[in-house]
Amino acid sequence: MDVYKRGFISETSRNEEEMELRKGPWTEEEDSMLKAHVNIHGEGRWNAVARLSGLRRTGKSCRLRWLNYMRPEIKRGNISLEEQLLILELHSRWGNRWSKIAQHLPGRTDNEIKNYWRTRVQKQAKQLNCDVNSKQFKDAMRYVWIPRLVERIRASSESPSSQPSTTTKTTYNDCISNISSSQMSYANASGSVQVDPSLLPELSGTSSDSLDTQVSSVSDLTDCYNPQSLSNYLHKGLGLEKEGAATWGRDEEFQATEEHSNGLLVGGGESSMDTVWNEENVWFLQQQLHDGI
DNA sequence: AAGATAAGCAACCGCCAACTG
DNA sequence: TCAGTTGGCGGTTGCTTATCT
Repeated sequence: MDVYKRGFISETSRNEEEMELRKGPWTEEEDSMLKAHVNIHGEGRWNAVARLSGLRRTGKSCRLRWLNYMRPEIKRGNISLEEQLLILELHSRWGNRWSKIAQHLPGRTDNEIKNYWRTRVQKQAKQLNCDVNSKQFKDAMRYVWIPRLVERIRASSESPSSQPSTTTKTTYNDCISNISSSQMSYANASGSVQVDPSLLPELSGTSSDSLDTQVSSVSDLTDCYNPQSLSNYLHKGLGLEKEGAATWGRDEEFQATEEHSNGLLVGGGESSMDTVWNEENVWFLQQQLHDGI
């Protein structure tokens, strides 16, 4: 087996363990053994953990199981609106740097974020018939989905009954403090779109790690969004020609054909998982991408 | 009700850089 | 200096569950 070639198991114990090395899903018993060992000896030295704990697993497997599943601080369940926003925002800046993104979402693992991206976001890119790394899709995220998500978060905060949870909000407040207000501004009060060029990977000239030191508040993010500016941007900034093809407003639903007019910006009932990536957004973006971008 | 398909996610793989003796 | 070891990362696979026909 390949793990032996790569040195995960010592030469001397190779033969005796070769037949017993376990793979696949972890059992409750294995979880207990791993937890007990880590509680006593702490994290790290995973090959030693694998040997000394009695687990017939590679050190890598032990490490992965602990980091992605068994750590006490692991948060399980749906990814909140705030977390979705943060993922989209940070991915636009850092790309597939999952572990780096995960550092800003306490309790979430890089694996979980990666899975979220691949199952939700990339699926939408596919439906839009554009590459997830294409400028079109990045623009769609940056100027359509992210502002919309911001709006939903604000709507949630204004109606306590539909607020996701205090824990997720705290998480977001904590995490967002590393993001500058200018970077998180998509439109100002006058309606013009503000986008920090450093947010655009294709325009970024230097490493963005230095941005970590910048600070902002959530209010900067939530107070500045003007839905009409998004429409303006889609028509002007992204080069969409057809005025009236679709409009958004704070108090109005997305106006399109009747059979496609349900489900946008309707607060409350739906789960956080299907808020950003609903069919209406996809349909609308397909039209815009097809028409003019 | 049953089979097919899609979605979600845990776990593994391969590569690489840092560490160590 | 160098080879072996370890841990971390991103990509991928495959199993389970949900949804559709």
